[in-house]
Amino acid sequence: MHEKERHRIILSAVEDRPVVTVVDLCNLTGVSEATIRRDVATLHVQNKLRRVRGGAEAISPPQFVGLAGRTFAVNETFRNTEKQAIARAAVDLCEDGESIIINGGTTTFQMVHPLASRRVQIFTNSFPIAEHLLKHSKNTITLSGGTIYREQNIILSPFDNDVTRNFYARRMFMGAQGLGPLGLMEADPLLIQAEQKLIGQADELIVLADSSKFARRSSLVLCALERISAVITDEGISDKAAQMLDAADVKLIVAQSGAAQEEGAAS
Amino acid sequence: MHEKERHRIILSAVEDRPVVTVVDLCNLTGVSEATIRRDVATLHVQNKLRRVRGGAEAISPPQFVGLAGRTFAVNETFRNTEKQAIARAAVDLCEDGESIIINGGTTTFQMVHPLASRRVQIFTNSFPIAEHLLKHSKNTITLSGGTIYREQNIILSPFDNDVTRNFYARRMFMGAQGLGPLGLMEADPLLIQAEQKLIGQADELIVLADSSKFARRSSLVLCALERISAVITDEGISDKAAQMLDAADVKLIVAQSGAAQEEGAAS
DNA sequence: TTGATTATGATCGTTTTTGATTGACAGGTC
DNA sequence: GACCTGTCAATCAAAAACGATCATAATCAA
Repeated sequence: MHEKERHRIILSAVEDRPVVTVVDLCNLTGVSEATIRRDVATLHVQNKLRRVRGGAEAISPPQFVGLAGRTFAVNETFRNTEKQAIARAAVDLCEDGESIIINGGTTTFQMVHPLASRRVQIFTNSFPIAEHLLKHSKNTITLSGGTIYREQNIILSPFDNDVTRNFYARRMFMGAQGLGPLGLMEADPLLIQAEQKLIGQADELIVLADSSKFARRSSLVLCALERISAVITDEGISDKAAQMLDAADVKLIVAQSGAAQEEGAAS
Repeated sequence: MHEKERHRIILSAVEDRPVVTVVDLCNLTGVSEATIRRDVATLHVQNKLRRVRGGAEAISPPQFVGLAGRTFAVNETFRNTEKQAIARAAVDLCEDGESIIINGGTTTFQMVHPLASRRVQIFTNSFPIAEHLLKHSKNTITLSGGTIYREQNIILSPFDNDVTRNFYARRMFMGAQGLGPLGLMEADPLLIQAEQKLIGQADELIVLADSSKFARRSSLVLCALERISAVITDEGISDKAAQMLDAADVKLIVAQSGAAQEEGAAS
């Protein structure tokens, strides 16, 4: 990882949230705390951000996020360390030039920071993801059309959207409410419909789910486990959950916070 | 591999990504690190790129796409007073609860400010307009799907977009490159196609054009004057231009900067 | 072909960057 | 008070990047 690349990620993260901790940035970049501190110090003297105890904050603090994602922002801080490591492992799967689909969500949103230094073709239904990538990266962004739902920060359309139908990608990344033997579970019926449409446009379905998601259940099943190509989770995953994925022939990727991530293939 | 060819590859790689490492370029060209370093040094003194430790970066890329795009932002400050008055007059035409279509552009972007205190249904193909309204208003926003073009800050899709086809509005607002006897003129062929599609979805077409636009001509005609329901402009409009609109049965609205706007009906 | 010139790749010592360790310091809990 | 925990600066060793040098390979003119 390059110095410039790290700086890009750091600035992107700082602007995303009022304050970012050193540990957060470690997970985001995969480098040591010492390096992050040096980077933050450098960016501080360059007036790109302000250095504070524990991390860094944006140079312009009165930047309030407005209505665009209150619930979103709250969720964003929950299990953030795991989500960041998971998101980075997800981005590591991609190569420059590829086409990917990113379904909106708080976990998948974390992918924007490692994506800041990439160059891929991205289709998303998430307004915040598009917004962030547009500002902080050179990726090509394609948006699904429809009405913006403020709470979920998702663009939904009741119509069969031709842009969606015409975008094809090797991989689709999505989060989940819960992950059980029945498959991937979601709470919102509206979302289900849109997500199922998207899933059809990609070969591989990669699910980003921190380990708490294996304990959670939800009311609606989005798709069966067998449809999932891989699950990226954190080290907290139980043996039982791992066996469940193994039985369904789902590849399991455990993202390790702090250090380089390792892969554990199932089956 | 010849030197020129390597240089071409290097420059293209640098354009693509914010930073490129020496190793990256080695893999890309198949030559040794020493050669790449020599090439980068050469291109550096030629001001084709900037040499940094570990690789190279584009010469101009510290310019991120700002809040709403660079070229966009530059344009935004040009004849700003007039544009604001025109935009306000445009918003004054709308009533709460209505559905409107706003075509992206620097003039129509000014509509976001008066729209902040409104409550209408808005369809737009402009990312900055959607972004701003989402954060600073409670309007319902519907976006057209497609790829985001950074320069124009517009979302375009080569496909017939069902969201677009299903949104119907009483009024559509759009800017223009020029306005002459032949009709509304635009420069970009790509835009023309998308805009023509949109025009079909609204009863009335309202054109926002400051008075300088009557003197400007462009290469492509988007639609005839007769299709336009009204033109909103500033006090600088010439009698000749007013007569032209009058002859085509186009209502003329002159927005007065500073004070409450006044209407002057033609014909 | 020969010789001169230039471009390229490899080697090596130097400099810079990075990651790990250590101890210092502040704030909190028991 | 003793005991954690988290943050940080300082230090040092390992790794990466660099510049210089030299030998080889390619190119070109005579």
